[in-house]
Amino acid sequence: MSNSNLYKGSLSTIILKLLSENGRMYGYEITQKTKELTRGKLKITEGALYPALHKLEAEGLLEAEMEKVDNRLRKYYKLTEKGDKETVLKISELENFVATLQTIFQPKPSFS
Amino acid sequence: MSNSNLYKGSLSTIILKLLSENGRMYGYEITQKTKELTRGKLKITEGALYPALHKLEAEGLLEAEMEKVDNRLRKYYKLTEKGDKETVLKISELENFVATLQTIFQPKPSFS
DNA sequence: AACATATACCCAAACTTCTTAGGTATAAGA
DNA sequence: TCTTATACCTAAGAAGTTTGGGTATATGTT
Repeated sequence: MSNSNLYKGSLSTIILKLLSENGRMYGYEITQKTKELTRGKLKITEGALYPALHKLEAEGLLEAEMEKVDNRLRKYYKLTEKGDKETVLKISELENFVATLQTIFQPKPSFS
Repeated sequence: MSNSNLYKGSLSTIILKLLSENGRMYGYEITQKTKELTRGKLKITEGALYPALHKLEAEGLLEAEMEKVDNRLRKYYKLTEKGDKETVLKISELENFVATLQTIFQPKPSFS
């Protein structure tokens, strides 16, 4: 996704989150939805997205289904039960991580 | 740093931030300070820290100075002028990234 | 008709950043 | 004597990207 090498490791969590909200999405749709939500700030590259989707599928967190729409093939993904549980975990890990970063970058006043 | 592969890419920004606040630190001190600030949640491994410090020094963002304290050698680092400027940039990139993540994980109510 | 752009999937080489697992050495405490 | 803390370091491998390709259909533009 565009510059910023900061998001490393957060891609799979983003994918899981989007699928948990939208139920069923295909790859290209995920890139567009992310661009839309972040107002263009996060652009998922296809070179990162597809391997990530395949890995999540291999881990049993996603299941895929091909569908032809307007004579073009789409591969729809949805969360498995295992994926549902993992999504909860990963989102909470990401939120914890952000909270931890705050302790370094926005330390609370110490009233000293 | 302990589990969580989320922080990938944020290590150098953490180092720069700590140096900008403390003026002068040595490697081991950075690991301890980080552990303290994050209450043990982020543990910088030495295998990640030292190469990162060397890279920042090679890029001209840090300068180092050896000092013997209690018969043990410490390598103190501080920001160069270039490092000062880069720190401002990197911190703002990290804050922007976190804000962008919020648009995905904590979307604002749409009043629809 | 030709061309560019959007949609839609994919792969592989190279790169960055980290983990893991070592190594050396001094000081202090059990 | 042994472990833990302090203090530096390196190298192989893993993981997750970027970059730069490839294929194909549909649509809008010149």
